[in-house]
Amino acid sequence: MSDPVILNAQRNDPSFPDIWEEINWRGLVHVSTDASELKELLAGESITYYCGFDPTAPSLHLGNLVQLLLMRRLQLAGHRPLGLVGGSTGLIGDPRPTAERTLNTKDTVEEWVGYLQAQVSRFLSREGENAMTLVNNLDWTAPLSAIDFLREIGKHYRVGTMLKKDAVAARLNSDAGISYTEFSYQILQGLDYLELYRQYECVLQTGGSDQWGNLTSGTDLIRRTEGTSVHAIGTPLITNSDGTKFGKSEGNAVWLDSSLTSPYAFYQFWLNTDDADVVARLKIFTFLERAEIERLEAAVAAEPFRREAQRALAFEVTSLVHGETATANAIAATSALFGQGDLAELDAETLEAALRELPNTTTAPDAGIAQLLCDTALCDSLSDARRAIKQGGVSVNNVKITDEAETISGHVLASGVAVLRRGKKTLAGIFVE
RNA sequence: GGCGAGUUACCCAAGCGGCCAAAGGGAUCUGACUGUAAAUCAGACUGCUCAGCAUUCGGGGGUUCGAAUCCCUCACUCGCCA
Repeated sequence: MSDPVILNAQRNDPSFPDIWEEINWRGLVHVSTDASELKELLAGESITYYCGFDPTAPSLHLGNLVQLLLMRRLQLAGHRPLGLVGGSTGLIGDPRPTAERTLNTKDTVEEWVGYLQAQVSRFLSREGENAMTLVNNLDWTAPLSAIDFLREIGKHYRVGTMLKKDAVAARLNSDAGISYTEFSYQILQGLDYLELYRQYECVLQTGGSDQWGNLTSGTDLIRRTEGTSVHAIGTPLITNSDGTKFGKSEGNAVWLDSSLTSPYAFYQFWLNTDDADVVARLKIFTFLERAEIERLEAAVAAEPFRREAQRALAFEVTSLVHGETATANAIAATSALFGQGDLAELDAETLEAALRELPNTTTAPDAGIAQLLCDTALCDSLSDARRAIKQGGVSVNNVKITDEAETISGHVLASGVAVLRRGKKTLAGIFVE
């Protein structure tokens, strides 16, 4: 699945004196261990670093992409990544601030581990001197007995320190409380870092700043057991300037897996980035260089309506995640569906491909439009569909529908398809047989 | 353990026997404007075989021609006193 063309085209911006400067400029460092030491370490000989991904879902999402890109930038700077997929930590679950997680079955977690490993592999090069190595913490935790775990690892942890970690403290203060299982999570993550230090001389761990307590769990453990100082970098929590949560589209997570979030939806997500956020996103999510990002920043300021920066962002990130072909299709779909042109004049193949990207349904030629709105999930119920039509919010092939009892029959294009639209940007494909 | 207050649609919140499918605000959706934006204005926001009908106001039961509104009971939440 990895796309060597895309990976080979990536490089860090040579206008920065070193990688530490660049990742700081890109806003990827929120907290870290000693900054001057890190700067020196990253500018020197190749080091080994790691970042972990827990299989809590069948796919990674945009939050994970931030980590993957930071890893890739460090790899491009000559360092050696370890991609850890948490076969064991995924069985435990890190404490979320609000509530206890529901445990997934071992079979499910194992299946998800496979999916995540494949995804991680696509973003990091597996060629050359500093090729990425996949590791799974189940390999070293599964053989460990509870007694050995408590004697060799547990002895280095003070409960007082563990209780003070934000993730734990938040839960202790909430009605949900916290199970011993989740309370133990930080020890497992610390153990991972120690193990990777011993096996691979891994001296840097990256992760989200919300994981900071888990990152320092490892650096502390290594200091105690090995007497060495190792490093950690916490990336900032990405927020939208309007206060909404980043990485959600219509309330759903934006996934990297194309079967969970279609390339078209993915492209649309980025294209709809707010002006106020687009520059920060370009820095974090693309390999565009500083000069180009500054040019785009000026473009947003001067001609916001052209949305050049959003287009660049959507193109870059979609290419990165879904490849050139899927991106070209998403762009073609976008211009076909949002363009001013007559849909009937579009070539059938482009249009059909575009409709396949959308929620779509196959139907008989006399199906009611209101029913089709429900079938494609554009509306919640027939009443909702009728209401939408009454309000003038529904069109087929860009022709407004006014009669709520109208059928699709008069609207089918020569190629046997129709474009159903609710509002401005909620679309669905209709295939008539 | 004792006393008191509460549980209304996605969220907050009015209603206290018929005029209640249920005020108001937020969220959301649609229209106008626009850049597939923000802000603003307007409309919608239980379902259906839709000028009508069905189901809804914590659960169950009852009173009444008629209940979100009154009574009984169960569950949960929150105050005050032990």
